[in-house]
Amino acid sequence: MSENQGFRYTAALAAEIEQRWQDRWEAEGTFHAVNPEGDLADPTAGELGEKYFLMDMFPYPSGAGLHVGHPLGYIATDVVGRHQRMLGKNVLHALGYDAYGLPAEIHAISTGEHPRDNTLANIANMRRQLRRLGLGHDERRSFATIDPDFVRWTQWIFLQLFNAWFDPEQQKARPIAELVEKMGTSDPAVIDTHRLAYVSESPVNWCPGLGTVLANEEVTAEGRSERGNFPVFTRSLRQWNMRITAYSDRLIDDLERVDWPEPVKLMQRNWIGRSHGAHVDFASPAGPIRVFTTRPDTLFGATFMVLSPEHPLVDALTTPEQAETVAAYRETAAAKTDVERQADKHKTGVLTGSTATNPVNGEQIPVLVADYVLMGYGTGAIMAVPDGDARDAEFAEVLGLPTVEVIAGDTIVNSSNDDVSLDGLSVDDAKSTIIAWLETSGHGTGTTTYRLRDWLFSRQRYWGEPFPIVYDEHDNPIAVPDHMLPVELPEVPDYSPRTFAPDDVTSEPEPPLGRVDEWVHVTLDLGDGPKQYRRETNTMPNWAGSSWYELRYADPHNGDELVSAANEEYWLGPRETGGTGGVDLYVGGVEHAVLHLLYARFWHKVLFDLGHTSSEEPFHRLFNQGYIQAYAFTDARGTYVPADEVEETVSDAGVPTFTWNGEPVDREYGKMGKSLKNVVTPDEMYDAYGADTFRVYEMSMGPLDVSRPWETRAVVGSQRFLQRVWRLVVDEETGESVVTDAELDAATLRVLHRTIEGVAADMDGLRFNTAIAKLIELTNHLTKAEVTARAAIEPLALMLAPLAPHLAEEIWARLGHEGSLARAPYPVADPAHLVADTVLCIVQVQGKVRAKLDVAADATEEQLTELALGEANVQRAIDGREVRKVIVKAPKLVNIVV
RNA sequence: GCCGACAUGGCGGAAUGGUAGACGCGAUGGUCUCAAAAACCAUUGUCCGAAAGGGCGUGCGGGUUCGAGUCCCGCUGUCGGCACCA
Repeated sequence: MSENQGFRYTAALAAEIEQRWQDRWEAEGTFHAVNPEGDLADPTAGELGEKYFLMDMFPYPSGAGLHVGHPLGYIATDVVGRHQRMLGKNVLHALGYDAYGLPAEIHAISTGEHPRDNTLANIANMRRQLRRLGLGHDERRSFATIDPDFVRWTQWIFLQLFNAWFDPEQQKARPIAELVEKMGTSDPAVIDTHRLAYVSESPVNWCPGLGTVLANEEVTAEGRSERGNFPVFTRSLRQWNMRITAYSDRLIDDLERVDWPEPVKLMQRNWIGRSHGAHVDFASPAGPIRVFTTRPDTLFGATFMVLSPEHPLVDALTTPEQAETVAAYRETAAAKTDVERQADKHKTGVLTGSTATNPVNGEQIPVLVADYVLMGYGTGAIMAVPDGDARDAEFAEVLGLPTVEVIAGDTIVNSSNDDVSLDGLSVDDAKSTIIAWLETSGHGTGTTTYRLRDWLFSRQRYWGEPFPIVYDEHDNPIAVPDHMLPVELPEVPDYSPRTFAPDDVTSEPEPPLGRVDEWVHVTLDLGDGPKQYRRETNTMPNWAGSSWYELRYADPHNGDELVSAANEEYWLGPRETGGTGGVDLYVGGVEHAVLHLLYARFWHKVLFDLGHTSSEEPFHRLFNQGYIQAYAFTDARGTYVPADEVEETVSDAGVPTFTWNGEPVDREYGKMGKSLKNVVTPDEMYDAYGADTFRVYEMSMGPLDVSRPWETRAVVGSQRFLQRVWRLVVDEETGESVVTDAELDAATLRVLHRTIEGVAADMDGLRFNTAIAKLIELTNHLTKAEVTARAAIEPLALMLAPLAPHLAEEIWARLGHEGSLARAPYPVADPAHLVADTVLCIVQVQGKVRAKLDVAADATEEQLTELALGEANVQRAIDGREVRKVIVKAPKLVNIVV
């Protein structure tokens, strides 16, 4: 190292500064947030002031460690948290770990290492990598979902759901005791079917390749597991379910009360899939056939009916002549999976031989069986209106069935009987008219259906929360009492569920806990003396812990309650009447739009109904971050080659070509991953540039919600910026401070206060990329003007503090301040310095810029017009034509129209 | 098929209906150096021009406006969600 490197802001110096400040922050508890009560309260703190509760989506501690894409959101939330703290808020920001998960279990299966040991090691590694980033977290509030103390409350919440039912009249959950009282019985056969957590024998998604069942949300449109991409089959099994469908309306309606990105709200609405329509009964020889339709206004156009092959009335409706045809059709349909049915694009179906009566006009219409009608939605039977529905039209054409025109433009035609006429009405009016008629005549009712299914909650895995449930001698589920929680996982000889060939349809789930006989069969005294019970051997899905963890950050060590009322209300309670409450900012990827965010909202609402929270929604404001993507390169054989060894050459035409070891390679764009040989780690960035440079680079790459490619060679730009800042404060040769007490010149004052104003607005809007650009401009101005006055350096350091906190602290200290700047006030622009004496005025002719004038800020329209017309270039553009109009937006713009 | 988002230099990106391309990377030229790296300075949308200046330019085609990357209508492409949902 040469002499003058000694005081330069190099990676080595950055590392020294950064680690020193990280140690000091930890020692001083700089980022501790004060609670209203409990162990994290501080009686000496006085008024707590306004709170700001900030959250990142729970990470899963992967064994592979972090790559540079992972910290993007954590850096962003840290910038927000530090900024809010400097605005005087009491900021709650911590990070826990979603630590149950398939990778640890798979690792355990292959190595025999306990998943807990492996998971805890991964958490330790991740904590180390993240600490080096300098995140301002309250580390006292960190936890993992596998901590017995956390599992205890996850199980407690499960029992809240088990011990509650949904009252459709009040549209809320109520204690099950109130249902027992209302029904006048405690018979499990009656009561258990109403619980919010209930066991049912129902069709579930069985995935032999994973050896477990899956929730609907975990199955892709292609009928495969979202995790692992294994085939999924429908099996009827006894499993735990959560009655999330009871909350369909509130889950949709309350989306309007939260501050979330529209696309996410839309995805949730579509997933819940509420559609308004009517149930209509069609008389038939086998009794009424009930259909669901969203278009009752087209009833007069119903020319046939279609039942799903699984519909219970098919047998009764099939005439002897058609029996063989129908039986054969149903057999073929049954042999097909859902995916195969959908893959078949052309519609098939057969006549039952019976007819049904269209209630609006008494017409006898044929009843058919076809597999494009699904048993799982609506009633499994439809009225077919070829004039309105494309599928019905296609089917009618295949079978030569008639079409009656009932829709002309946006009005209804050919639709009247002796009682009612829809002719000439709009679709909406026709719907309400016909529903009223159906209800008075007893042929049907207006109704609403949902696409959402109940949440399948059992998994046949080892590494998850055990259910706090035992079964008695009648096989009825009994809650394990509160004082026996948590129910801990037993040690097992083998962590794997029985897995099968991925396409083995006949396989049956077999959870690993079922093999630990002495754990499964227990003697407990549940109030009526010691008795034999059998434990539930399924475990909860990974979503359990993440469905309520926001509450625990607010009161992480509370042994008596999930969260104390005062702590919950302070951190999460609504801040205006009618508000939902919830976390002030929740940042994470859009891939959780449906799964995690729907489950968490559901549990939070149940806890609200039962009086455990004052907030109705867990996350008031949601922000979806983009991803850091990367290029990967393949050689002629399609094998990935190390991305950091690929050389790029750009032709004169601007077309890049890529070579590795002289061989041409192909570039592809996507994720970062070990197998793609394109991983860049934060550790490499710390070594080469330091954490502050890495943070500034990630934040400057583009808007937070947009994905963008990683480019290591561009990181140096952020380092050069921080080096220029450093040089404003420190002499690189002597290490001495160069800061002066000089007064700022007018130009610098104006640049400084414009920067303060602009950066403040950008920080509020989470536009860190443009905030950084403005700070660079200020720094470049100070460098060029050779201004090193304290009056400029102090606000620069304060504005830099959320983004590059270690460097900012170091400068702050060198300016003579004793304490951390974590709570120093964020700079505020002085309006007096925002106004300029002269401004740039753009002169346009026909909307095209022809001159730029330096004019007095208070110039009048007349003065500006005169000045503009006096410009030679403007006169040349006017070219002797008559000036028809002059538009003046004083003092910045003059547009001359000829 | 339905719903949604996006489209700007060689690259990442910036622009309350008012100077398109801030800021950064890269590239080119220079300072320093025996030399190189680093750092610093300058130039950098494109075409014509020595310059002054001018033409063209925000995926494509129209429109509104004194003025459109921005607003409206119609396309194309890329990405995401849902998908025989009655």
